[in-house]
Amino acid sequence: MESERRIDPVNCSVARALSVVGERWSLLIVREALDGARRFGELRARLGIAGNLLSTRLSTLVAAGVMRRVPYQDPGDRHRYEYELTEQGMDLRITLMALLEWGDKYLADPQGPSVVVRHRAAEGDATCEERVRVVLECSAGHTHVPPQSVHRTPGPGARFLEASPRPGDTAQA
Amino acid sequence: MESERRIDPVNCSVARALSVVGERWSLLIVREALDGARRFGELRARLGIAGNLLSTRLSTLVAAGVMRRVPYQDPGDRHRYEYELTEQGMDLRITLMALLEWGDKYLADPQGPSVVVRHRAAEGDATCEERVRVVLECSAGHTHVPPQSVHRTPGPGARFLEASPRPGDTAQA
DNA sequence: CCTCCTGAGTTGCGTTTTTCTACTCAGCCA
DNA sequence: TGGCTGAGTAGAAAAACGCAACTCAGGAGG
Repeated sequence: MESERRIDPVNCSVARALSVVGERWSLLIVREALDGARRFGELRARLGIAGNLLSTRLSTLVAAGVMRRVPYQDPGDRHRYEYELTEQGMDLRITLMALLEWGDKYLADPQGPSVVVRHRAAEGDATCEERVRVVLECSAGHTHVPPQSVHRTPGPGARFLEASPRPGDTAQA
Repeated sequence: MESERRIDPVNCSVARALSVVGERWSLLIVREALDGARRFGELRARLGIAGNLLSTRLSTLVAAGVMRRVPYQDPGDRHRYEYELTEQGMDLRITLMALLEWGDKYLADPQGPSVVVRHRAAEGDATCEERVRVVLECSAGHTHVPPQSVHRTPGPGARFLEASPRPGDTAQA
């Protein structure tokens, strides 16, 4: 049975990531922030989210280090706060793009995707405006690794489940 | 001048994708399914999820086309059902890997990530076992597009917000 | 035949989250 | 002084969650 060691699925970065951004609205707030929304009222208007929920979510995201609260003051107006993404928050862009691609592929509007992500890079006198996609690449340089040809291996922080639960074993702790 | 047109954030594939897999547990169920869990009891034991929730989630995922219910029968046991991912479900692998990488980067166990995803491909007599990462690539062939150098453009199914409800917007800027 | 056992759910019920609506609060402006 | 606006807070209703107990179908054992 020892050969059956399985990585503990609870001690997993996916689970931890979802505990931070897996709540309703969280990823949508990050998406709008990536698109330039910074102020409470703007986020609320764009998403149609209730004020108290937005308030709670923003606090959670700030506490988690995904966003940061920065003071600002419009001329002739009082001092207020707005919210901006941290590096950690901007790094969610790839996750959001993966979700976008998946949604485009399976759930898009009949007319096609509503958003297309494009590359913006200088190329001599023109700029590259080609479509950007999320792909898998291995560090040996293999690009376009098909998702079927990857597998999970234990990392340095792995914990294992001793008693391998036969299908049918009810959880016991 | 309509230069201020903004893509309607509600008509977005991210929002639609989250309406399918954004509920609590959904992505974790998909993750376990990708790792080989197929049976109700096994999913329940691995995740520690309550039976009624797992039941509800599986129904939702099946209805959405992410998973499929297939009959099976162990020798000397009665006929039962198990759950397997559809193509649509397996395509969530990239999303999950993006989430995993993000979690590894910012929320990992102090000892390091618990899971490392590796390439499994034949390479002459050996196999490639290098680490796999999620990267952005544009269709002009630029690989390693930094997340900062992408931008959103309207696609064929885009809808726009006419009266921009931006709180700070006065007359046309 | 009758009873026990097991995996796969379903049902009931109390707790937690989410949502909606209305209200407050701080400062600018008139 | 009182109105206006962006940024929240408060409270009640609705939905989702989680536990435990229960049902259900069939095989095994007697």
